[in-house]
Amino acid sequence: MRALWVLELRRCAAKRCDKPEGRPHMNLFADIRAAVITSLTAMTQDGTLPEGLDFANVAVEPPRDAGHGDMATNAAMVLAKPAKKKPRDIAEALATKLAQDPRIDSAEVAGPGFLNLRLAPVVWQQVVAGVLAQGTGFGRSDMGQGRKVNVEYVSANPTGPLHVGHTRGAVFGDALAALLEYAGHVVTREYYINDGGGQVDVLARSVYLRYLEAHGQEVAFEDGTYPGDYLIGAGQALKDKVGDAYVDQPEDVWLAEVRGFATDAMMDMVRADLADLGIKMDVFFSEKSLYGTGRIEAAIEDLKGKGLIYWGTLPPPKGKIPDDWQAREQWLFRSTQYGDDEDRPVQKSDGAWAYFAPDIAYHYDKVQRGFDALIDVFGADHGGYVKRMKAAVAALSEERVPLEIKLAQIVRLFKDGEEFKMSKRAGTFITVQDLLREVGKDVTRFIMLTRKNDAPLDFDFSKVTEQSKDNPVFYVQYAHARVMSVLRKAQAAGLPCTDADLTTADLSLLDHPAEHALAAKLAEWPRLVEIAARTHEPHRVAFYLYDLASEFHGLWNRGNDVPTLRFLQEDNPAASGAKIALARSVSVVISAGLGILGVEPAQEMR
RNA sequence: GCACCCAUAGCUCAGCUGGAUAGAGCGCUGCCCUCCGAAGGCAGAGGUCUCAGGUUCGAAUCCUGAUGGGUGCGCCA
Repeated sequence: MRALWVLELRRCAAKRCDKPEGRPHMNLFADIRAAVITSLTAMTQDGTLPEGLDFANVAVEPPRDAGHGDMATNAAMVLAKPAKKKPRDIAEALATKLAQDPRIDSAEVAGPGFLNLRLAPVVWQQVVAGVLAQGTGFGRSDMGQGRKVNVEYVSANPTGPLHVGHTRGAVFGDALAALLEYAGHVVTREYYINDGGGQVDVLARSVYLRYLEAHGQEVAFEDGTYPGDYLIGAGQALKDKVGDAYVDQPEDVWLAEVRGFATDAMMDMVRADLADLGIKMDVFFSEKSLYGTGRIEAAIEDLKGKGLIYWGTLPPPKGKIPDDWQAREQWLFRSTQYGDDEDRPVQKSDGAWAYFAPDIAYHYDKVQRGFDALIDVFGADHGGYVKRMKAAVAALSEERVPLEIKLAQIVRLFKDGEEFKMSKRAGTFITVQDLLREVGKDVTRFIMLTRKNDAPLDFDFSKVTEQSKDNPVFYVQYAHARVMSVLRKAQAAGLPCTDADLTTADLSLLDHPAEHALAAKLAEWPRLVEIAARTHEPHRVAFYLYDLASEFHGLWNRGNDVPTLRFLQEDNPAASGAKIALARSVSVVISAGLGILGVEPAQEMR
């Protein structure tokens, strides 16, 4: 198992080398902010502002109200106090300086000291040109500086197929990984296989029962075994492999063997489920590989060496005390030293490691592999585990490697507005395969990403497949499909349609404010990527795509009333070229965004 | 009892490092379209950002407390 993941790691390192380095990127907001800073520096030099001001809080943002212009800066308000000047005085001086920039048409002081900027049309033309030149690399950022980040997600127990409960964390983690990669990090996608604990024995016994069943025996699934149908295949496969060798044999004959056989079979299912969800892990890390190899002991030793492991007694739990609770001396990790509420046991009373111990060793391994940052995606029911895990990583890495734990909240399933309760016992749990069969990969992924990870999500089977504006997946896909349709029609009409044609289009013909507004939305993309990556919130990408699609559909609809706003002008190839270039840019950015979410852009709607 | 997460329009939710008159979709009201640039369009009404303090030029956003909801709380993983 260990050999396997070392191999996977190498492949991942090789992949890294193929990555294009130093891709061009463009962030209009960063460019204009740089112009603002340059002007402020000039003002320092000519005495308008005092020396030594900190410009870190100076921001250039899209204004909330489009009527305020294209961009706004808070520079005057932020600097007023340290500069001991009135905000409006600073703003006016800054406006004079900025007005000299050819990209800036006007700079107006407004409100308490905002400076509203209107940009020259040429700027929007450059945005479109930039998208066409860079393709889906437009928006790629180098903010990650090549830092190595490990994202661990899914990590479902290998006791059955993935179900909807796992899906959200899976999709979230995968999108976060892609987002960080797009923002200049080197990302390792990783899955921790919990194949070391007692539940693997339960799995093995359950498969054994199915094995006996395959041999024609009547079996009963008692408490402590998994009755699910999904093990029938594994039982049959075991029969095919070993024949009747284990029939009516005591556990010590077959348990170890069946354990390995069963987890392998389950992981095959899990891998297939992941593949169908569009998820490709770089590393599968086996918990079992930590046992009997001294690796858990090494991690615990490391903590012991730091004085963080001690033999002691935990105070009784607050609130209701379990009936069988009694004070017990045991090995404890001093997690309180790193912000946990109480110290945590690393060993069970029977002397075996508690679940926490191999997990410490696992994270120790991650730290030693040299990651600059770790991210774990857990289900919300693991919230109580967060502090101790963070404490462990802080201790093991001497606070060099930050661990962030993202909790994926629950998904509530609905059908026609009625909640569908899942129950393992009643056999009514929805697997990933059910979900994919019903609504498909793209819808599943997109909808799962239309909420913040820490907010519960309602998933209505009937609504998410609806082809209407109410359905955000459809709405975004439709925008992309419309562009594709424009390109097909352009080709048929002999108008510019290839990216090569469009690069040479005269973009100065994009002179309508509605077209500028759409280009302005495109210009927000690189900025949004950085915000989403910094906050680790891929849902922002989904919302941005919805906004962009909305802006695009709006322009499309205006073409109904204003024929000169239509993308295809049959009698005017030059204007068509410019407009098609704009449309094409929209599809490129949608494509890039959907790529991060792991959703295929639609070529046409049917 | 303690910890973590959440609370924004009738409903479901966005809201960037604290920034201007708090946004979107649904629903509601009115108008338009009957169109293959199909799978609607435009406009309008609708808010004590749960409550109370605090920080400051400025708070939905940060801090403290309260209320309401979710999750978890040695020997499950």
